[in-house]
Parts: sequence; C-alpha cells; structure tokens
Amino acid sequence: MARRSRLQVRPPSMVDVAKQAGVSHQTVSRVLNAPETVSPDTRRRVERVMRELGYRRNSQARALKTRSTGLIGVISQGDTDFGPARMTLAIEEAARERGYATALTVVRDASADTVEKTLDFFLSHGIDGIVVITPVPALAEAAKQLSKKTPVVIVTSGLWPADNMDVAGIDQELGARRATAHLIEAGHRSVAHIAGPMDWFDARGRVVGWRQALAVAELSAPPMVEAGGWTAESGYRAAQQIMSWGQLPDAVFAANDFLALGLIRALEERGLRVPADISVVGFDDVDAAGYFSPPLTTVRQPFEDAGRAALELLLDESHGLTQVPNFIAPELVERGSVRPAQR
Amino acid sequence: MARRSRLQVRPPSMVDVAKQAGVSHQTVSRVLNAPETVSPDTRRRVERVMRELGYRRNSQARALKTRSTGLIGVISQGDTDFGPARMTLAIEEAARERGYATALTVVRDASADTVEKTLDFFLSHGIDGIVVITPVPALAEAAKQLSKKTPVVIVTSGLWPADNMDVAGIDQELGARRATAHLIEAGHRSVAHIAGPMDWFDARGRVVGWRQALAVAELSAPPMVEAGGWTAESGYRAAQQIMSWGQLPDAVFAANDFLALGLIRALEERGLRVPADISVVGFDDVDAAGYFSPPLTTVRQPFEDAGRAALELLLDESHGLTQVPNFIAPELVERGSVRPAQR
DNA sequence: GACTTGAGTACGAATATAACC
DNA sequence: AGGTTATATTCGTACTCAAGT
Repeated sequence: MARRSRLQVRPPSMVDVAKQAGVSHQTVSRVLNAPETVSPDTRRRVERVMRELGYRRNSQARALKTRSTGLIGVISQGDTDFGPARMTLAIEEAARERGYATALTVVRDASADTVEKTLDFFLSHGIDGIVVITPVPALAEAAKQLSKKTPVVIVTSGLWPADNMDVAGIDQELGARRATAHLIEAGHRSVAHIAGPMDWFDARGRVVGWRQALAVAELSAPPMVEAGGWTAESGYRAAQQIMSWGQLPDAVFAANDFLALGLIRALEERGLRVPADISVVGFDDVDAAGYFSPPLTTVRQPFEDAGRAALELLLDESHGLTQVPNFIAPELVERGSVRPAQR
Repeated sequence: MARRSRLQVRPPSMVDVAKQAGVSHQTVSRVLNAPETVSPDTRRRVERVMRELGYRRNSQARALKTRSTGLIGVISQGDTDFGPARMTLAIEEAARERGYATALTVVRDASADTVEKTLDFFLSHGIDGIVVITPVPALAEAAKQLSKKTPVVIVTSGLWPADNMDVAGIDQELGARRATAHLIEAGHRSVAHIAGPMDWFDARGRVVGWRQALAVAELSAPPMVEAGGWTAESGYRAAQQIMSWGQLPDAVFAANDFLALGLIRALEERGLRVPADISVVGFDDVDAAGYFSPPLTTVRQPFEDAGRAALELLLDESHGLTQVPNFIAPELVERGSVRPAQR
C-alpha cells in the first residue's frame, strides 16, 4: 500500500499522551478503562491531551493483550436471496451498535473444504466468534464442526439446539400459522399453500405452520404445491397447477411475496380477482409488497431483532444456557389481498 | 463471551514451537518469513512441529509490529440494489483471494456525521484501507474527506480522479454505447431510452452513452424518459409515457433489466410484440434475464473484474499513479429481445 | 487506611545485531 | 568469511504490585 507512506506518521500512543499530560502511561490507561479510579482533575487533563493529540486506542495492541479483536465473522451462503441478505445486514448493524466489526464471507458451496478454508481464514484474522447464516442443512452441518474451535451461532429457522450449538432465527411455523389463521378467520375453508424449495428450512417451517393452523381449525389441507424456487415465475407456474384442480381453493398462502406475485398474475390472467374471488397472503414483506395490486397482506420477518438475538447469544453470558432456540415471532401485515370476513 | 472459557487454552506461540523444535523463536520466525535462509534440515523440523502443535500466526501481534491488519473496510450505501450488492460481494471475494478480510458497513445515509462515525469505527479497528461503493454523489463527496486519514478507493461510475482519489468502476457509457449501437446495427433508426433515477452516476452514464451512439450514427435522440426508480413498475410507467407519443420508437434501450421487464409487459398489454414490433435491450444481466419472455438482450457488468481492480488500486504500487479511472468494459449479451437486422 | 498514581512486565511476532561453527 | 542460529529489543495496551499522599 504505497500511499501509506504519505500517512506513515506514527499515531500517538498512551505513552505520548502520558508524557504530554505529565502522568504515567498507566494513568492514561486507567482513564480509559476505569475512569472512576482517577481523580477528576487528572482525568480532565488527560482527556484534554487525548483530544488535542487525536489519540485513538490501538486495537491491535489491545487485542494482543486482551485476546479479543472485536471482530465477528459472518458466513453466508445465499448471496442475493432476500432472507439471507437482509439477515446479513441486520447482523452487521447489531454488531456495530455493540462496537464489533463484522467480517463477511459469502461461500458458494458448503463443502467441508470451503468451510474449513473459511474458518481458517477467520481464525487467522483473530475473530471473536462466528455467525453462520444458513437456510439449508449443508452449511448447518459444517457449522457444527466449527464450534469446536471458536464460538458459533447458527442463524436459521429449522434447527434445534444440539451439541451445545446456539441457534437463533425467526419462527417460520408461527408466521405461517398466523397467515393461515388469518385466512381462516376471514371465513375461508379451503386454504392452499405454495411452498418454497423444500431444501430450505424456511420452506419446511412454513409448510408445518400451514398444516398446524388447518388442523387446529379442523380443516383438511389441500395438496401442497412445491414451487421450484422463490421467484414470481415459480409462483406463476405453481398457480397453473392449482388452477388445474377440479375445485379452486378459497385462499392461497404463498411461501413468499414473489411467489404470491406470480400467483396473483396467473389468477388475474384467468379472470379471477384478488381478493374478491380468491384471497392471497404472502411472506417476507418485501419493499414492493405494498405496491402490488392488490397491496399484499403478508408476514413481516423481524430480521433486525433476530440479528440482535444472534449477536447476544454469541457475546453474552446467556451462552449455552438456552435450551430453546431464540426464534423471534414474525408479524402479520394486513393489506388488501384478503377478503374481509362476510357474515 | 462465556463459552470462551471452554476454549481458553492459549494457542501455541512461536516460542512454544521453538522450544519443541529445539531452536530459537527467531529461527521459527525465519521459517515463516524467509525460509530460504534456514537450512533445509531445521526448516523441516520446525515445520513439522508447527503442524503437530497446530501453530497459527497471531495476527494481532503481527499487526502490532507490522502496522497492517489485513482488514479492508467497505462502505456501501445501497443495501439491496443490484449493483451495489453485487459489487460488495465481488470486493469481498477479491479481497479474500489476496488474504484480506473485509469489514462491511452499510450506511443508511451519507451525512457527514454518519461517514465520520463509520470512519472512526474503521480506524479504531485498524483497517488498512477503505473501499467506498457509491452510486450517488453524496457519499462520494464524503469519501474524499476520508482519504486524508486512510487510503481510500471509490467504486463508482461517474467520478473522475481528483485530489489524488483513486476511482474504479464499470464503464457505463461504453455499455450504453454498445447497447444502443447494437440496436442501430439491427436497423433501428429511432431508439428511445428509459433512464434510471438521475441522481445515480450509473443512470447518467447510460444516458450519455446512449446519446453518443446515436450521434455517431447521425441519428437524432427521442426525448429521454426518466423512470422514478429501477423497478419493473417504474419501467411499466415509463412505457406508458412512451406509448403516448404520436410515433412509437423502433427500439428502446432500458437503463436496467427490471425497467426493461416492465416495459415489455406494458408493450405486450398493448398488443405489441417484442422483438417483432419493437426491440428492447436492458442493462445488468440479472439472473432472471435469460428467462424473461422474450429472453432479454442486455449488458453484463463485470463486477468481479471491477472489484478486483478496486482492490489492486488500494493495495498495489500503482497507487496514485493512474490519472484515468479504472473503468472496466461491460459486455453485450445477445439473446432474443432484439429483432435481427433485415436486409 | 482510603485514595490516587507510578514502575514494571506480559502479550506474540518481527527484526537489528551479535555470535557461532 | 559465509551460512546459520541466537540474543535482545520493539510495537501499544493491560494489569499486577508497590509506593506515594
């Protein structure tokens, strides 16, 4: 880094501050780490000199002594998918609030080799812990291995804590129950489901929740339709399948907003109006959901809360104490794609 | 981090390795940093002990001495927009290839205060340099201030190097010229443009390139249509505007793929077929572009190359030497949305 | 004896200098 | 002398122990 040379003036150290303030470096250290043990007089003097000199703690030296770098590693597999991307940002923000920096690594595959390399990379950079965001089982398995060498929290929605692993995420089953129950409360008796790719924990959880809500209401579940992906196109195709049934459902709970979008498009092409003829609920609450036509009733995932929960698990005393995963409750957002109950 | 205690066995240091191998720690250091100066015999012995003990360099101690942490800070504003998101991943990957870790920070706004805080955060974590990804002017201005305190590279598409700032990005004008020229070569005389939000450098660059290509072919430019965003919905609305013209254009170059998607949808609703009646070219080459109907001819942005270029600027000797920004050339991807030339 | 401050050393790697064969 | 290896010190912070008021 050649330009460095231009900047290569040694930044002021504690010793510099101490000299300038006429105290020992130890006193400067105390001003930072235990201010109450320093007389207000000296403290003010030292603090003033710090400001004058533009003193900044050297985190490398600090890390060397304390054995903690303040660096959190984040491993994510999904790159541009909505959930993982939002979760990554949420974790970054939560970490920054607590003064931690996050080092992000996006892996293309979850092979043992890739994970091993990533771990090695993180360890050699002295991270304090790792958050693994994984919507699929493969990375989760690999993450279990990691936990032998460094604290690890898994962010997912379908894994139960085991082998001392800490898990945080969003309660997909609950979200799906809420979505389905909302449709049932609106008076619908036949509620279909378009599921996401079943290798995702999220997709599986939403299926379970859908079935639970139907069972509670003592309604039978129509056949489940598995979409090939999370896109509007997949939703469009899944809709074709539903429309080929002898009897159309009253309502459809789609596993995410884009699937719902494709579904709505397909329904309208057949002259079916949403919500007049058929009600639809999505999942995620993507930015555009309020601008669909009709505006989509959906389930909002509290990524920020989940990110914060993951970080607390990683950093806090509560570590290893929880026997139940930290699954945050998502909320239903009512808009215009569900027909109000008629009575 | 409570669980830490479970792991709190001090990792082996050079001294441990040295003791075990019966040499001095200095020799161990040489094995790592200048192997050729150590006799093959001792070297092998030391290396074996390193493996046995699972020795790993302590990057904190190393950073303390060398004044380099191997950490690169990345500041990005756009969170889920296609370009910035892809660029972030590209930079992360390029950095990792070179052994650097990237600390990501996504800022919500580009106020002086936010940027100041972020810089402070990065500096206190000892980053070696910063990459600022900015599609809009505000962050770019703020980035100029940063460069006084640490090496900075700006990743963008509309800023010329100034004040010793290093800039890398993708040549938007060239991409737009290629897209437009492709339409002209196909025999189209009237090529309209749906522009993205004009506060984005990318949007502006694409407008300039579009005009340039038309000028070279001595064709006049239809009025430019500015879409309110980058979404399909914006494209759909922009299309309404175009269709209100007395005379329809032969072809439309849309500033990104989603705008193109909305445009195509609007055209087809009017009974206009793409490409039979009107040709369309997009920009970005998003994952789904090949699955649009018709498959979209578009311009692929080489994010990986640009990310690598940014990193090289930040790390390499070439620093400050380039008077011209490192703008990488995007490529046209021909698919099915442009009518082949008829002669 | 409270309260405040200082001296000295450890953390682990890098390196200049010195010593060895 | 030339090829290797060893000794001693440095980086900046944290913390123990001791000393001063």
